[in-house]
Amino acid sequence: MTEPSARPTRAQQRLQSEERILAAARQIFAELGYERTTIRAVASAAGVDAGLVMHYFGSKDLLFARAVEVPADELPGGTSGEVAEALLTSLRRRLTDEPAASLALLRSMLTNADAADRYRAAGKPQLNQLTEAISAPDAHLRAGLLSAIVHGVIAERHLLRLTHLADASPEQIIDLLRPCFQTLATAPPTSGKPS
Amino acid sequence: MTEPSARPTRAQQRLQSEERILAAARQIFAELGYERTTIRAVASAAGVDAGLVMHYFGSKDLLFARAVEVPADELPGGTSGEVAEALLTSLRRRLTDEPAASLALLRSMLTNADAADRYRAAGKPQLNQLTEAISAPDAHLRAGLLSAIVHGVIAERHLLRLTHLADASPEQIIDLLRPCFQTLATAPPTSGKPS
DNA sequence: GGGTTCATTCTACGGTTGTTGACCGGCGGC
DNA sequence: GCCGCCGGTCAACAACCGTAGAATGAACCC
Repeated sequence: MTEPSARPTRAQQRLQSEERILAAARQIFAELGYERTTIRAVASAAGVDAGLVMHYFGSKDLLFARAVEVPADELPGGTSGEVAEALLTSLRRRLTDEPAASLALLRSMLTNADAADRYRAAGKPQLNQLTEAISAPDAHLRAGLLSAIVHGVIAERHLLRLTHLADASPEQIIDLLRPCFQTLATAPPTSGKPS
Repeated sequence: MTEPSARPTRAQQRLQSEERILAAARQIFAELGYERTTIRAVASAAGVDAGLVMHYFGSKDLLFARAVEVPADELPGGTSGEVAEALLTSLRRRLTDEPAASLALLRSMLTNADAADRYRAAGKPQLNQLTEAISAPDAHLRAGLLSAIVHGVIAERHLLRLTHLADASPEQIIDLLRPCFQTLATAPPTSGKPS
């Protein structure tokens, strides 16, 4: 018997090439965005020919779709306060190492309609969970604001690299944001009682 | 004497054409971003030939630079609370009618390095004023967070058009954000006393 | 072991884009 | 009234990009 890693079978090699292409695509899409990324550049970074990328993924759009596939980031349900804390935990993880797939989606969402749709779709479950947990007439707006804050902070840290945000520790950031999130997630005290 | 508007002089006509081109450029840059905007499309929208755009502005980059020129948005100084309120006022204005020049800059900042630089430069004075007003060791970070929130909300409302944010009234948004801004602008109570 | 499948490459085409230079015609000064 | 400047157009070039299709050679199945 031969070691499975000694000489990869054809199917293995195909998967391996696909994965190398996808990794290169994720990185370049995340760095340059959809429009400035060329199939040739992705192929070159993956060490293959541009034709192969087309052969495996069909088109640039389909390659992008595969590259930015990201698991829906579900929040554990609970009270509004607990959900706010869960959102902070999610934010802390994303502040340290946001995966390239998410960055690629973020980078392209303003200039590519398809990316914008995927971004909206990816954020939708979290948005719904937030809206549901915040029992208030303006829960929709509060959830939208929380989402906007999260993505604004991530974008300015990882994409724009504003020094004010890029140099700070995740703990420092979420500690400053915690009261904001709690306030936004908590219904006004006039009609609802906390906890 | 002839009415000055009856037949415009040559200099007037040039300025008029330049302004029409700039207006078209601002709108298209704001809608599509830098890369998807073509000089031909701008020229067509302005009712002129593409060559004229080059003739007047030199290159696409220079046209973009002229199109996104936006006056630095200065905040009136004061205590941290007053500055936070001024930032809210600025936000309210930008929520109703953000000028196309600013939207063009926002739209392109993630995919165009030059736009990113201009964005950073445009936000710098406001960022400095915020940092100065917030007397705390982490003033830099707090100012950065405030800026990130403002731009995140504007981007998701005007560029991404997330329904949660696009449908809300500016008053509702800034009322929800006010406690967040006050909290972020106010130094921790352990060492500083408010007002 | 022979025929086939398939991973991979090469070449090329059509379209778009930024940019250029020649050209035209009317306004402005003399 | 004439000449030159200048607003404006037209046609074209060179580069690049996404994409298609033929070609090749090695791996796989029977």
